[in-house]
Amino acid sequence: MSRPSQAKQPTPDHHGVSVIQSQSHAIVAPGLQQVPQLVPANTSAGGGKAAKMKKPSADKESDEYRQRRERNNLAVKKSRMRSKQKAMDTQQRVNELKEENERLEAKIKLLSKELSVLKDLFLEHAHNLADNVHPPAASVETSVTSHVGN
Amino acid sequence: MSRPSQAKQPTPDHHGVSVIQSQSHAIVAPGLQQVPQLVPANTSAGGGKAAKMKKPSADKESDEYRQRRERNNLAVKKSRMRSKQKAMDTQQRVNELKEENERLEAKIKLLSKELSVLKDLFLEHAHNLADNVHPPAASVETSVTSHVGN
DNA sequence: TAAGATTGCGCAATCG
DNA sequence: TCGATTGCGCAATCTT
Repeated sequence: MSRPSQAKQPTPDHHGVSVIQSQSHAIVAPGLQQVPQLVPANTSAGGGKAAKMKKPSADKESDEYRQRRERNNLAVKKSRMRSKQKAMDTQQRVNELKEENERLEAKIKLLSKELSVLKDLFLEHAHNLADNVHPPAASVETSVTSHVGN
Repeated sequence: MSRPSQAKQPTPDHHGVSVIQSQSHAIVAPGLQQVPQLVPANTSAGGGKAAKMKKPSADKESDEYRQRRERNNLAVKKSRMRSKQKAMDTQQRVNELKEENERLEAKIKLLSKELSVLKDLFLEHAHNLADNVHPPAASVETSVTSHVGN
């Protein structure tokens, strides 16, 4: 999130090439002969000599390289796990909010009904006053509590 | 989601091997020489003869193969786009539900207040009755409407 | 500059 | 058989 960088660029074609892992982990896919072995050209970096170059030890199959790759693979796995977890959490959040919503809607319905009842009683009472009639207050209380049932 | 299959197995090491794409799209990574070219062994399938096998035209670099790969790559891209879109939609849903929730909470607060006012008026009136006092109904109506402001 | 985190991409195994 | 998914590794970038 919050990474607008890689925006809309057509993705500058990178790699598209891979090398056999052989050795250590990464058992070669069954049905494939362990052949050739691709080797990267150690060119570039520095003046232009095509020899060994020291710093950018980007040599394939080198310890440096393999270690970096392995660490990155772990990081990738970790990152993806987080990503999936986050997605699940978000989905869970949606469910919780939905429930909360229903709960609130129900409460609103209840309060509205209570209010409606009280208002009706008020009107009724107002009429009674207008007609100069005075029914016992007890009956009023009873009506309210029975309807509200709070 | 919902695919317990590949469950907890140590991942039956597949591939880990790749072949240079060369040709058509897939520009080789800069700094790499276009070398060897890995070739799969067309073994297996059928009796056990190591020759050409007919059906499982799983030959690498073959038309069949490249076409299938390309189609799959498209499908993958499509699938991933959907996945991301879904995630964004879910996040959006969360935001909407949150807003809805606040709206409902506010409404509940308002209704509760209205109810509170009306109940207080009821109590006050009851006391008036008990004290045999009868204030004009007009004042009551005024109070209610001003508080409710509906 | 180094190292971990993200992200796009292609491959292969599966699923449906 | 074929598209849809998913785990995985690579490389380019971004973030720290």
